[in-house]
Amino acid sequence: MPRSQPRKRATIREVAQATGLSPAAVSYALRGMQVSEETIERVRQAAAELGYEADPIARALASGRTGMIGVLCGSLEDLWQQSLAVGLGRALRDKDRYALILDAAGDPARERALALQLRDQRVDGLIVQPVDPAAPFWAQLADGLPVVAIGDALLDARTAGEVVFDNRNGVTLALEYLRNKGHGRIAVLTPTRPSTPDRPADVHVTAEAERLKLDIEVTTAPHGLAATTAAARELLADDARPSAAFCFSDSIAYGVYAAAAELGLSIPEDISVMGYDDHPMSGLLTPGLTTVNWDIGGIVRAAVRLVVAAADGRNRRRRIIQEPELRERGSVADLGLG
Amino acid sequence: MPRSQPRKRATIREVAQATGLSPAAVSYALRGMQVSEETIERVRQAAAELGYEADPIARALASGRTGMIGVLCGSLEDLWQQSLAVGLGRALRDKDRYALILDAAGDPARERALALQLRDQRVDGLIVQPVDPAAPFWAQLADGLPVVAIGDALLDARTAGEVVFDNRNGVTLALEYLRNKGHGRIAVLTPTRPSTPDRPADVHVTAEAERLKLDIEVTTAPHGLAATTAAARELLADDARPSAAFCFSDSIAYGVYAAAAELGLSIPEDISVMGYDDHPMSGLLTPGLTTVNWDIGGIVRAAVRLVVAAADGRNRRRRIIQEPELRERGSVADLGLG
DNA sequence: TCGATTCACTGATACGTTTCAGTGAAACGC
DNA sequence: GCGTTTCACTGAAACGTATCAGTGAATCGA
Repeated sequence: MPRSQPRKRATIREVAQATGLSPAAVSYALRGMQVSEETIERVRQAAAELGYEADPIARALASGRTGMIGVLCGSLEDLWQQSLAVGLGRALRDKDRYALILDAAGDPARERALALQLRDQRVDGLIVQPVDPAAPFWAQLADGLPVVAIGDALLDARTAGEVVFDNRNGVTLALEYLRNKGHGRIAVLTPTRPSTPDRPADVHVTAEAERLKLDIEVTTAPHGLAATTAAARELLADDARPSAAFCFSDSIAYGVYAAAAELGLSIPEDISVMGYDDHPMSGLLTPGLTTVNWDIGGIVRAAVRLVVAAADGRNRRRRIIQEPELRERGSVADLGLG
Repeated sequence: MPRSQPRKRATIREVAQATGLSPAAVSYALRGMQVSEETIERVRQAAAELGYEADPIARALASGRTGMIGVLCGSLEDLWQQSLAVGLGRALRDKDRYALILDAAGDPARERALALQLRDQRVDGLIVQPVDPAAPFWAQLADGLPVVAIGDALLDARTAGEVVFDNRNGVTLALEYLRNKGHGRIAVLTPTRPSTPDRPADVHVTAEAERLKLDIEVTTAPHGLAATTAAARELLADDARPSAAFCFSDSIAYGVYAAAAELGLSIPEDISVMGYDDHPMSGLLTPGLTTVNWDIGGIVRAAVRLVVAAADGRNRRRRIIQEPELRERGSVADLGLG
């Protein structure tokens, strides 16, 4: 069935013809450069009449700028990261950019492949929440493309800006809270990660645990609620389980809630749970999930501001540190003075 | 700071030069058309050596195809729709397409503007979960661009395919269940909608309520958890409140849970709640949310298959009907025979 | 009054591919 | 052995814009 032909769009040449100007003049006029007010108005008029709209593809080819910003998420299985991606998409749209949102799914190899594809796709900038901030390709990528990192700073890469979480402080907040509630042996559930031994956040956990003389036991949890639940089930089924679980994202904590429900364990009586992120759903659970809150709105605004500035050639190259806040709800039992 | 120059990419001309062929031959060879196996191999080799990668912008300008599919969501405040968007993004990536995900935020005017922008952006196809399926511009848009609708069919538009929810059945499932549990007066919470009086799903609610002799009371809930909670608070604060609330999405039901918690009401003793969608979190609440489940994986697969086929010129123009399933959990009280 | 500057605009080229209309040679049918 | 196909490839023309290097006229300063 021959689709009724795509209805030829008007080109800049037709507008030029209609106004008696050269295509170059029209191009300038529509962008408000180098032409008289009167001409601008005349061109606008003609463009509107012809229904002319500059072709973004041709514009991109000629100018080298696509108006698209790549957003490479660590793992979109994670609900908090979903919120972040949605927020970034909206904020970028408000700045007349399109967000190309991709999901590394926690896999460093995939992250690398997608980042390079995004560059080949000619995005004007890249916002990334790195799975593997130590990967060497970041340096090469960031030199030639404005890259803004969220979460962890990119090691050795000259980024266009960074919105870094003070994970040291976040971890301290969480672990001190647990210790003050009398928890001495703690299970730490962290998302599956590349085997970079020095991943910043993980380092802080070990360091803080040592400082606070806590006995921690790190378990790696695959992505997705089902997988997380399975990992948590294994942990909780053990009668000699720790008294508390510190989950490195609220989504992981949800898996613990699910596993606890399955096993007939109650929170916080049988197991205390602490999250990290503060997703809107965390307040709705019973009991509410005590967690470490990051200001998602502030993160979005900062990242977008940085990447847009860099894409426009106004480079600021700033590092913005995000400070966490403890959200106390009811998922951690008070064991009395430990 | 002059960013080290963007490191000129190799062009097709350089590959042509290296192989002693014409650019045209290289173009054909890289797409495996009209050239000998031997030449293809030779070109591949040279391209790899030069690190050549076809420029998507130039390709799009010449061929008229961008490889991008627009995804226009009704409201990304809704968690289920977030899952849907994430799923669509992943499935499209698996088919070597980029998803341009946009959020109409429940606003028909915004929906219209974004849909047109997506067309101007030259996407190869559009997947839309329409806010206003009756809007007249769909017809004009769908004629010239493959459009696949999810949820409600686009009225009067020649779409490239449709994945339609059997809302009639879904509503029947929910309302019959409530009636069988003895609920006669029911609050219906539906997302803010354009004032199309004949929105399909809403029509079914009225019709089914009539058939089942239920007394319903429709409230419109703005988007977002906070707004939904506020709307629910108002509803629940009334001592003469209905015995059950039927929410037209799980996200709205979450607002009812939040409001109930605030007011010290317990579910389902003080108020029964029924959802619609089945988001993963619904099973984690206390009590679990009884809801109507739609197979999100099937929806994603169907929509992507349809839009990709249409974008490739293989038009099937199919309408796929999704059937719902009741997920009984604990949020509806059994009032005994009504 | 004259050279310099600014202003408003033009012509041509570049961007990097795809694709159409060939083209010469080889293969084929009879 | 001759006309016809097929094959593998070429040359050139799009695709629709941005931008560089002018150009003639008007304005300016002294």
